[in-house]
Amino acid sequence: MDNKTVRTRYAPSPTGFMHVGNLRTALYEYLTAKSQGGKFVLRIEDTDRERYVDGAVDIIYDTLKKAGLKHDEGPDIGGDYGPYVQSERKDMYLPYAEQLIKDGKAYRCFCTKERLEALREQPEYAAGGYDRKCRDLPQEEIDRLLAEGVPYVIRQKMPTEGETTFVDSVFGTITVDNKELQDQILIKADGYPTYNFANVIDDHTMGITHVVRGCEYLSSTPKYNLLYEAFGWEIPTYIHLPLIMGKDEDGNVSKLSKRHGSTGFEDLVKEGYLPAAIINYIALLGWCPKDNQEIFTIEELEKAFFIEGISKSPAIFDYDKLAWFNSEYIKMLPLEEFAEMCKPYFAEAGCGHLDAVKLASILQKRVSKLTEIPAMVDFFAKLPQYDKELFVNKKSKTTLENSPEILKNVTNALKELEKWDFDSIHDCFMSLAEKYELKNGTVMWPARIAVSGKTVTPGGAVEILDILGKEESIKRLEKGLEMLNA
RNA sequence: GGCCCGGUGGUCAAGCGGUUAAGACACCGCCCUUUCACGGCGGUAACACGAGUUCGAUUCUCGUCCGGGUCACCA
Repeated sequence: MDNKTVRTRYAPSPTGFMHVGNLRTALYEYLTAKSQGGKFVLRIEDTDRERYVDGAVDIIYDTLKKAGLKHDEGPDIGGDYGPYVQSERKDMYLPYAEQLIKDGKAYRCFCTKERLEALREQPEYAAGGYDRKCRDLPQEEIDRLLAEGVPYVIRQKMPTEGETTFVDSVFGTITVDNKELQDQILIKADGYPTYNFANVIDDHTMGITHVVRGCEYLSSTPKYNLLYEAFGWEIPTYIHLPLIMGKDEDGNVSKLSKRHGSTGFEDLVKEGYLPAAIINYIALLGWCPKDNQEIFTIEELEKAFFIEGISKSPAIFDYDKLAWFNSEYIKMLPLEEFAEMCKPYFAEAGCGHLDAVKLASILQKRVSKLTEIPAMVDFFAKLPQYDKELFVNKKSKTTLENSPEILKNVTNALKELEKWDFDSIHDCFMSLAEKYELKNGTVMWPARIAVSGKTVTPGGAVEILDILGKEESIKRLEKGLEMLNA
């Protein structure tokens, strides 16, 4: 039926911060387009010059790139519907608004901000709203005010009766009483369009077919539609997304914000989450595939995505689940790549001199966030102070009585080793266990404690000894022995 | 407050009139094991409430309650 190319757009404001909610919207916009062979457009909405942050646009490009959301058109790559930066389109909007005035669908409003604020005093307008004072100003009054140069805004004339109905792909049919609709401002006193107005004009002139956005826009959608209708334009397909919520310590739920933890894409990356894991997680936050698959590459998402799978209820952002995705992605990484990723964290822990690949290999199955790494490997850099009680372990059958003997034998045997690598060290321990008829754990435990000073370590005694090197290992083993004999 | 939307385990969620109400995270237990982790196996835990409609409601309708969103010369 409708075989027009699907076009979606991501229209962020360059505020320097990419909230995961926004990212998720971008993702779904991308997927809506790509799952139907469409185009994904990037448009920068920078009409609010007060909030403009230098370099923010680069953050947007960078985030999209890291997230794997490649746009087909945008300020940086061009396209047939440019310009893609709103400030460069600012002259486009006023003529449309004036057309509406001509058609009797909009009007100039000369009310001052002060008057509007005073209006709030009245209970009827306490929660906002405008009394439409200028809606039916006589023409001569308008001419006089214009001649005097009184600043004005342009407002849309909303119908005062009847109702407006629209269909949302996620929420279904929604009807709103027209009485609820305000005469919204289209053009501000400074000549710039409001967000809502610019949005409609841009979406239409850029050929956007599917508007994907957070459901905080659900209640303003009728206003958008009235605008489309006023111009006689085709209304796009709406896809409103459920909100992402956060939960605080008291169990209170609200829109995800800083007080719930990191909410910016960059913050999460800094915290040690992989971009692919973040994307995978948020893809599933509000959407469910037909077959319950959980791990998705972006290409797989493009194939699997379908609009009916989007859920209506808000979702709470769960850092635990994100961490699980992250650990899955870490485990899938080629070891060398993971080792490269670890290097800054190794350096932070003072382990820069050690074999990064070996270190990484013992961490890969144990790390869920990259930032956990320093605390996991710090003992390699410096043997921590520890209590000799650590040598006691019931399961390994080690006590303060048998540990000195075992440790002495282990140390002596290791000293004799000519080749210092995993296999040699491993065999050495094994033959010792056999010789003295002890469980493997009984010979391993004291050694691991002595070289690490910790009951819990990534990797076992053999791995740690191997990474530490012979000299340092023997030094630590002897120190442990000394402590036990003291 | 008006309007709009939502309500399946702690969390994400399948379900679309008849099911032992999936699965994943988290949690607990067992196995594996050189500590931890990984892996394997198992377990605890849910249809907000009340009326209808129906032979039968988690599924449909209404009400209540709870939660969220929105009412800017911000985007």
